[in-house]
Amino acid sequence: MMLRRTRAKQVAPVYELFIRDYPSPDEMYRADSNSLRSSLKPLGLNWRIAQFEALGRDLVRDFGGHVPTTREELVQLTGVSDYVADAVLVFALGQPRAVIDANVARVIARYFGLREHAEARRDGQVRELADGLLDRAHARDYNFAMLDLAALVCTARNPKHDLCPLRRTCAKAANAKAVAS
DNA sequence: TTCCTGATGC
DNA sequence: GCATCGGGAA
Repeated sequence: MMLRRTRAKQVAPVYELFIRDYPSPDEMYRADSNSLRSSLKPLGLNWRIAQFEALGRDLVRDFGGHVPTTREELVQLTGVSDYVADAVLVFALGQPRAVIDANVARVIARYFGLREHAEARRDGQVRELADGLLDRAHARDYNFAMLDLAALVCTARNPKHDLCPLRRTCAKAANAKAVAS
């Protein structure tokens, strides 16, 4: 939830302190409101603070203080939708699903020569292609690899085509090369 | 300026 | 379908 529209580098230190200060949903729920606020303030998007409080309430009231393990239950939680639910299923539970954030959607759109647009995440064609790419036996590594590729190489601005491991079969790289020559 | 491992309300 | 939220880095 901290990673929504927020860089991993910015989240990392906040996350470490947060997990230390509130080691369980119950302790987050019982935490002082000002304490929670100051913990999350460095991330911006301050309406998320109220969401964390509501999430703690949801977890304690509806799930006995435990994070649920099915997609249907996860998306019932305040602040949890497709992305967060899939991320929990993959990174916490190791289930074979494709995590699709704005960046992964961009990578897929570029690679297959589709039009890049703001709502590519919800594009049925993009989601279908993502499911096809998924290495089901190594879902965690696959998804980390996609996120890292998107963040480090296939960036929104100035993508590093010459460093990209997919450059030989990528529609966008072929296009960029044609334009350059 | 733009963008970052989006979800929500309208 | 679309604006909105936000600090931080490039």
